[in-house]
Amino acid sequence: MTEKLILIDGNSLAFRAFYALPLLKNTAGIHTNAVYGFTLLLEKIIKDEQPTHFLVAFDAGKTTFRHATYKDYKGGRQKTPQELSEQFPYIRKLVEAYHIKHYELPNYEADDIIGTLSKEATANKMETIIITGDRDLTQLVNDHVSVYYTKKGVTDIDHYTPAFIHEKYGFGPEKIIDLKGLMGDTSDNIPGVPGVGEKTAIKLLLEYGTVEEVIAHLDDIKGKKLNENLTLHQADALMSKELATINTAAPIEVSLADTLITEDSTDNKIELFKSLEFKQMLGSLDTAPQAEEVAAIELASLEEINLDNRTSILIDCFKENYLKNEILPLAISDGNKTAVITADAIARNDTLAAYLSDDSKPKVVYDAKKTTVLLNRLGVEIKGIEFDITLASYLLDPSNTIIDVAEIARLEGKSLTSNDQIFGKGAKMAIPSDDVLNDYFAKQAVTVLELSAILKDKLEKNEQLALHDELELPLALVLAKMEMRGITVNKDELAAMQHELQGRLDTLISSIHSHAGQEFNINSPKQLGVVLFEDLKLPIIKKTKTGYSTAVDVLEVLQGKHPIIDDILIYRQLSKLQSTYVEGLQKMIGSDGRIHTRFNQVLAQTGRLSSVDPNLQNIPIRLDEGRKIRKAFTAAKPGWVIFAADYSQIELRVLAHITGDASMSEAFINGTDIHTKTAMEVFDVEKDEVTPNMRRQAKAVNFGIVYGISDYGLSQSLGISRKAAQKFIDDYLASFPNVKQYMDDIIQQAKQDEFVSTLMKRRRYIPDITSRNFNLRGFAERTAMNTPIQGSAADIIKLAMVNYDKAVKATEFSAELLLQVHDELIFEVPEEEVEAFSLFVKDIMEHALPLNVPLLVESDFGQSWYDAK
DNA sequence: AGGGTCACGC
DNA sequence: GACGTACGTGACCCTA
Repeated sequence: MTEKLILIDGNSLAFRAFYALPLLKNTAGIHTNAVYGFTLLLEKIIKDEQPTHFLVAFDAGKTTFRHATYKDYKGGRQKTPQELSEQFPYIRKLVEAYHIKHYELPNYEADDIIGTLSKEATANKMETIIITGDRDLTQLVNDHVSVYYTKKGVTDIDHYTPAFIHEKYGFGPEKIIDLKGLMGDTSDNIPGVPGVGEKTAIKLLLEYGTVEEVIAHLDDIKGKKLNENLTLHQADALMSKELATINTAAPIEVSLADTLITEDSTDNKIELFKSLEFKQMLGSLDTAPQAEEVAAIELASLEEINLDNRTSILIDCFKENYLKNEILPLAISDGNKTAVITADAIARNDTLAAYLSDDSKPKVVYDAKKTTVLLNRLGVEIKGIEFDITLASYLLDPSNTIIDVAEIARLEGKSLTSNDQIFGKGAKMAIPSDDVLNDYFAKQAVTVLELSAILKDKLEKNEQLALHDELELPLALVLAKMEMRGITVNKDELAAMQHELQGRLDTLISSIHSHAGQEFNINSPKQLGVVLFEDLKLPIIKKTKTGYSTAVDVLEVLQGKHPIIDDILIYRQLSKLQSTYVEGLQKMIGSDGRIHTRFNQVLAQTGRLSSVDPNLQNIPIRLDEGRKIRKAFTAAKPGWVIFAADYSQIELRVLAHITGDASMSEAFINGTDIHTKTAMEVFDVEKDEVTPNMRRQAKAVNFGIVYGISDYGLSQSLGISRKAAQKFIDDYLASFPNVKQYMDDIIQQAKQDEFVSTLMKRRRYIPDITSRNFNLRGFAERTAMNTPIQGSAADIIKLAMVNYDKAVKATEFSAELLLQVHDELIFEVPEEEVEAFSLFVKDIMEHALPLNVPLLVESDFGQSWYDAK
């Protein structure tokens, strides 16, 4: 193998990383951003360069031999901030964890260590790369040595080679010190010659070669002021050159041989990353099978499992959709022995089936909803699930992207083979041999049991155990039933719509093509852009990264300028309906005539649910054209109806509750229309003076408050300037002083805790709240303000679902809960029950979580979802 | 396969 | 001044 040496200027890169990244902090209160940036850099270098030798050099102390030459060397420098200096010990630990040598030498700078070693490497013709955020080091460049200079942050890097330097300056690396001598360096307080900057210095050096030669030719130098400055400051120039010159013969006690990388174990890294809480890094560590990977598990027989112990139950299916895909074996572990049984044999094994259905036997699982559905498909109703590590991991930090047991294991610093490693990815996915599969499932079961104890502990510390036990886990079982139940969708209805829509689309396509004078793909924004803005020469309103924007707001501006625009707008609307809903939904109707969506309970950062395969939370409603899709969603049986109950203004009611704002609360108590009330306050008018336009604007502001949009977002939705939007927000906050107070307080709290919480103690971490990047911080602040509102609303409807499920069992209602759409629940109900059921559901939803303002639930029913409006 | 763009819901 | 600005899912295009 060819040898390659990496030399890192530790101090300068620590500074770079510190100023490039937001001020991260771990729970112990130690700042970690510079360490994190340093880690990213090390990872990148090791991956990209694959060095054989490596050394990180640090500055030793305040004074160096250069101070003897010039006492003000590096004078006037700002003190290193405490937030950075406390990180240096960890950076050293980090370097050690990578088994990389680090070195510092009293009286010398990191530069000199690097210079001395690079000289030795060059003598040995060893390829060397110096990484630094300081341009001084570029003087060391030669045919064997290149310098990677971080321009910005730690990843934007210039590669200084002899050719690069020639290109940039017109001379070689050996003249960098002359350049510094003439122009000086403010950051190191090197004086140079006044009035000489980079441009002048380069010109002089190209003409005369060196500082000494410039001085020797003072008489030839034109320009009165320049000549005067050079004459007056020749000594400074010579001294500056000396200061800038790196010592390549420092008395270092390391040799090239010491920098050889000999070991590559991840143990120390795991420990350090855990303490620093670098979850991402921990995750990426274990991609390759580790030495500590447990050997194949010895499988026990089912009879050997102690069913009096708490057990972990691990069952899965091939690919994502557990509602229909092939079911794989089940593994069960009691913490001592682990057994695996095929899916077919589960229901036939009476002991196991009885155990699984026994509510008094505690079980822990990886995904309660999936587990419940899969076992249900096998004819077993599982009871007694008391802990779900997927839910736990999500509740501890909703930004955890939980894809398999291995992912949760990684987050906790444990190692396990991943699903991808066992099954493969994409088209190559396949079920492995029984041996491999059984071993993998057994290992997962063991890991689930281990993790459950750890995660439960953490939830307890966060006071989130009730959130898991009483909200999310029971909800998972409610959702499992909803998913299995599905909702009836009338295929003929959709087929009829498809036919009608296709006729209209065909007409529109011909019309658009004839307006354009050519045939093209209207669905391609790229082709459409060319037609509109090049061929038809319409004015360009907005551009995207890749070309012209053809989004709706752009097309609306162009309306009236060309008849093609109206056609395109209608085409867009109809083709969306056609492809996503009319055609898309038909494909999803099962043999039972129903669509079975899956709710993702551990994805949305705010605590909301999401819906996939298909998404039934975004069925059109705003425009009647689209709303008609809902006609296809019907009750299953004759005499049954679709019943929909939705919370009115739940987020704003939560806001009134959290802030305790009197005038807002009053509006809800008195049943005043909240948008009218907002308009009254913001525009300072009486109720009967509120115009429809004022109400519309007030509604947009309320929308903005609920969704945490920016002044920019509000300006877009109202079609006004950003300044005017900001004024609206200011007026709003002046009108509702408690809301203003809340917004200020929650940002402070987020800064202190780095997370915000909902009424049910759901958390969301907001590390960017301390970012020095204006945009990131602004975004983080809006997240901090919005999440408790939206997340508490999510808590409330989830609680209502759990309470409903519990309460309905004790009634005679045969109604079934089908869907949840954030603030709305959809049921199918026998028509004769509707009246009583409506009161029942309204009561449960309105009292799910008592607030200081009333919650209001409105409902309706009809033959289809369309009619339940 | 993965990104970008667009559009639907709350 | 900062250059991208609620959260999701999915269809389609286009490039790889």
